[in-house]
Amino acid sequence: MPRSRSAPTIHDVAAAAEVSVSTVSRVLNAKEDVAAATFARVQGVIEALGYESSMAARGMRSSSTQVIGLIMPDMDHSYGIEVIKAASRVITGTAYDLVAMTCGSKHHAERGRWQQQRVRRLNGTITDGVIVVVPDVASFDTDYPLVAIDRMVAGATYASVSSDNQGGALAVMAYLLGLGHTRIGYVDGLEFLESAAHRRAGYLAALEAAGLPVDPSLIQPGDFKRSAGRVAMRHFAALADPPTAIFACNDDMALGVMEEAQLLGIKVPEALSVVGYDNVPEAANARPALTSVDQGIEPMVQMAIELLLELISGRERGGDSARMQEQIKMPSRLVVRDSCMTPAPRPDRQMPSRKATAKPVAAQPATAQQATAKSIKKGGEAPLHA
Amino acid sequence: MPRSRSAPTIHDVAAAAEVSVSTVSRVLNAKEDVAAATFARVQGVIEALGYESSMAARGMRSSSTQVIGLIMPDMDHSYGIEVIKAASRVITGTAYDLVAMTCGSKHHAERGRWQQQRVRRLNGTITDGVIVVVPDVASFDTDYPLVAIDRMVAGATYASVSSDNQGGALAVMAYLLGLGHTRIGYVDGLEFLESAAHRRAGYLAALEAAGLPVDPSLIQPGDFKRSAGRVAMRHFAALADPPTAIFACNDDMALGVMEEAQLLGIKVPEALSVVGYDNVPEAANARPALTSVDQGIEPMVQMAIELLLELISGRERGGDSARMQEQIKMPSRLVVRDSCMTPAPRPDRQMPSRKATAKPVAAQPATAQQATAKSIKKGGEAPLHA
DNA sequence: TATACTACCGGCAACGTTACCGGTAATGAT
DNA sequence: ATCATTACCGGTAACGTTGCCGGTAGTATA
Repeated sequence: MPRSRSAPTIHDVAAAAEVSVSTVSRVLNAKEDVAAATFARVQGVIEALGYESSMAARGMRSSSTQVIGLIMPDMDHSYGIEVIKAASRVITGTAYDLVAMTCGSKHHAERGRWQQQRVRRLNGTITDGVIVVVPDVASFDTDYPLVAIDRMVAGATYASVSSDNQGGALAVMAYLLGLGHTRIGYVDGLEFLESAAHRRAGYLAALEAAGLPVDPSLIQPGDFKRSAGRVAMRHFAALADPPTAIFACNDDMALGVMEEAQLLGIKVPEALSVVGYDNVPEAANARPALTSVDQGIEPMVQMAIELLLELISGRERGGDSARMQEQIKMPSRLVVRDSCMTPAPRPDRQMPSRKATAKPVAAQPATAQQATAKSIKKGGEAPLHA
Repeated sequence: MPRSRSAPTIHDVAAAAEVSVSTVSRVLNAKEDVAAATFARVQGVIEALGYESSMAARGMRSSSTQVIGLIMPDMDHSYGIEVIKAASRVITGTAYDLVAMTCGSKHHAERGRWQQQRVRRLNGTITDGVIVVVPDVASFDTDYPLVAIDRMVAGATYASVSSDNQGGALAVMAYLLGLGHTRIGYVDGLEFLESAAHRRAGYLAALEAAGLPVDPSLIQPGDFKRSAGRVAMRHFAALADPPTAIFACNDDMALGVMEEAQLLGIKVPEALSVVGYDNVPEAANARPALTSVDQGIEPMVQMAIELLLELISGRERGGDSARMQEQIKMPSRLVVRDSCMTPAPRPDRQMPSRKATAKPVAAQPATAQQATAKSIKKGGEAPLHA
């Protein structure tokens, strides 16, 4: 056997099996019209040679590669990693393979260009469709199967699935209000991200629904970093009428809030309740364990992949799928841990309509209802979109 | 403009720019022999159309894709994730792109086949070379650029870079012996993995070099899981002459040892010193903070990528690179934290040659020499290879 | 003015694969 | 015995790209 050091091609297989390349191709693709004996012989040669068809050539000719791409800004952030892990798990159950690619976490401004470039690069050549994580652009100029995960910008022309940020925020607020808090501070996120905007909208909507006033001094800006939580905490502590609970737009900031509170001698949860968002692993390890909102990355990714596969098969069947621009919202889940409790009664301030519910005995962390409060607010998505 | 919904090809660009496809190709590849005016015009059309060359077609024709692949068993394990992150960072500085692929964390037995399959699939089609993480097979039947990371099986025929496990173990032992420990327990790893074998070899070599006997009861089996550390600890505690220090083959098991020691009322580090391996994030967060060995994944990955790029360019320049089978060992670094100290003097046992060095005053954690003990044992790699 | 050189560009073939069409042999029907 | 049908298989043309060769025009040299 002429041991060619470079990978064998379909021609090598054909020659060794003494058939034409067409027949080998038919065997590879499990087509009809090939005799059982021939089929077995060719398959044997394939095994023997360790032949594997070139996905580049195959993809070029048949525009079906059985590979889906995952494009993300970077792989340093834990969120992206979670997505990869979930996608890796989900894809195992399908006939597809997964390739992950970063699009260089360049400056925010030019990231859109990079995403476009990556999408185009994969498009129609080595993948049958792509999932883009946290896209920065409103539209990709292609009709090839694509679904975005999280943080669609308003008016996106592509399919996307993201978590119900507003619903999650509403769940947090319902929980906090239910505990008896009426002064709830909010640490905001970067305003140009839809996720942050929706969470904030949930915070405001919940206040309004509860008939509580919106106090601007209770809303502090943030950038998702831990340090922002710390400065926000310092600000809140300096207030004449400080909040009894703080809802931070993400866990990192909530952790920052807790750190700074400890430094200031404010005990969590006794003197201050804190809630985060994202349910990162550190949330469970914090002291006290941080109550947070779990976005359920895995079901989100699963949904995205299912939708993508449907788009792909729909495209193969001809006409454009009706779901090409579908925007799916996944429910979030409030994970109650130890960082919240009923607010301590404040002697200097009279509670108009409440009786003395806050007996000292009630002063224990509210860990009873473990991770139950589902926040499936079905119709709660309109207010933000104009 | 005929707004073709599918991605534009080089022919579309050529037609729009009124040149031949050859000229467009020359522009794309920044070749000479094209007039400045033409160059600019073509480039303008490329921009306008948003054209991106198909990496499948390009790769097929020119066998240079500017992409390197990363093949790993799964993306669920933190080790793999660290490798991805590091690779993502390192690749940013080069002209290459990175695609990551899992090879399905199937059963160990058939994983080798999967790795082979993935390598062949990528080979020569969409990547210029691949990095395989933790390969299970001794050789890949190809000569295309490939470097393995970590845990080469003995007699590998491909290039690989892994951490100096034996050196790391020697550093641990030097540290422990230096503190005055003479009875040092060892919790082993899965024996079929080279990493575990080398660490064990380091343990044994250090004992021999120090003139200490090898006590089989001080060597307990393990499987890298936390539970294994716990049962090992129980075993050690039941010994008539228990060890004063325990070196576990990885951090998870060391953490298990510490947990169980606490349950047994054995204080760490006062009554028992513990050292782990891998320096996982939890090691720093443990109480007491766990002394461990940092494998330095990032420099390892960096080295792997550098080597791979050299193999690629060497291949392009013709002859096979001399480094095609290079086996690189990266130095490990002992990270000293709070889990070790000088052994307490034992009244019932006389120390033959030592004077009373263990004054009560010396009973404080040895945190002074922070992360310095480099374990660059240059010549210490032969003993394991036959 | 004739020749040689250079700058620039187009045509052709090939990479490895699959879709499509057509051809041969064997089988069944008349 | 002739014809139609079927089962099987081979040849050819693409897919989008780049490498190579050759060709034309313009400029410098004799």
